[in-house]
Amino acid sequence: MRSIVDGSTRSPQRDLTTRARIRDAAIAVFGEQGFRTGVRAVAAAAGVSPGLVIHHFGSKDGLRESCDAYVLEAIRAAKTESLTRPSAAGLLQQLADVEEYAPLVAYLVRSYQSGGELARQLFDHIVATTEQYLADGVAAGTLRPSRDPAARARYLAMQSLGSTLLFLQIRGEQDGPVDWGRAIRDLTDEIMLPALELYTEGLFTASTFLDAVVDQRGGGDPRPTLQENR
Amino acid sequence: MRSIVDGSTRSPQRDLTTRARIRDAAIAVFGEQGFRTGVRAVAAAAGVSPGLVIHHFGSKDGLRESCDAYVLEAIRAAKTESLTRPSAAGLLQQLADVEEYAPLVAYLVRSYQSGGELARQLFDHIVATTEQYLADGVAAGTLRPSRDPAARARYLAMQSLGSTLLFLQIRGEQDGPVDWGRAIRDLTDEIMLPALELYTEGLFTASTFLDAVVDQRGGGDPRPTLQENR
DNA sequence: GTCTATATAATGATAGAC
DNA sequence: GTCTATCATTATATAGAC
Repeated sequence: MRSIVDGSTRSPQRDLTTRARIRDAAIAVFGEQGFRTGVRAVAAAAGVSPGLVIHHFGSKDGLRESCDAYVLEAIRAAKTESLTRPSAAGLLQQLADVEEYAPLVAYLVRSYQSGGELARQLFDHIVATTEQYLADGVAAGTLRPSRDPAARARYLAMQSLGSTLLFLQIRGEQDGPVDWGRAIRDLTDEIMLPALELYTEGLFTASTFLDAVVDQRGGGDPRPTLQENR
Repeated sequence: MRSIVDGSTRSPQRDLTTRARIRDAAIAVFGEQGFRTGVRAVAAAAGVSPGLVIHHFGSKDGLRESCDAYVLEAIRAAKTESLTRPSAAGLLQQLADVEEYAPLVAYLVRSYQSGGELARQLFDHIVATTEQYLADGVAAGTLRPSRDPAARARYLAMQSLGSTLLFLQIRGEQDGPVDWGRAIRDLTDEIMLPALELYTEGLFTASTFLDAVVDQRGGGDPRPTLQENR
């Protein structure tokens, strides 16, 4: 499998280029200790000198950009299987379960905390995946149609990714290394029942709130900016 | 209104103690620039010397703890009005709308990104508030009962706070100062319709998934191992 | 490509005068 | 209480030898 990031080959054997080895070490170190850790720790973990890290990536920011790009590419490559719903937890579960990619989850949580583009691009990716999944479900008759499919996809993706990252962050606060695969499984178990309740039965006993908003928006007709209607 | 944090009085006039002035400046600076900014910037914003900041708070960490405690207390004081639902967006909306407390929202997002206890305690607070709100709604007949009320409260709180913080974080990435009150209003507008759809009508057209889980768990009885996380 | 040694800047925190 | 001045540490990044 070719790595798009730096063109190195990725195989069971550790025949990585030094640059790729440094990048992998950086993902592991940043994931475990956060971005406040210096280049020295990364260099030590990779078994090289601090100067060589800068030589290959130009600066610490350059190193982080390479890590971000690699993680994002790995996420995009981990296509959500069509049988399960494309929740953020499900997507990260796939990553965490593959031993080779497990450190990426820790890095992802750190990167999200620290801001940057990775969080935004991950969000956009999940929105797109969710929108497609919802459209398929509606077409198949298993999911209810929405008055605004795009808004619903964005809403559900925001809930899914936001709650997953919040859970993982709080979970990661505890000292000592975190088993992220286990953490995500715990999350899935915890939310299973209430999520299915909400998705199956809703929360309100009456439709007064929804009716009021739909009336306000123009008598059941979707607002003009809506492109796609059921 | 007495400030519980340091006993200073809080009134329209700026008769704050120097310690309180430094703390307010720190909340503003940290909120705008993040926690990587040094003590010098805080001192400059407060109009004092860097040494005085340390003199009052012992260390930079001590300063942050005071800020965290003050923000958390402000959040607890901003009791969610019983008429509106206690979503995270609603709670932060109340903070952002009071000009005096508006900087707290920026600080809160930064603090959440940076980890620490504040995020966890805010989460616990919202869980408790949500659980009470849901119980009241069920008793009044406006909300559907749950097979596991505690798990549902935790789930909904996680979704609400997680998605709100994710939205605010992505929103805050843009350069330039952010109008957090406006941001939260935008969030509310954006999710209004899909949220009401989901709460009123659900998402699934059939109850097969829920039925399967309920059967597996043994006839609607909550599992015994359900416990607070950490 | 890779190393050692070093430059430079910023940080948190201290000491002591007023 | 508040300041100025300074220390000690750490960080990123560079220079040049091999």
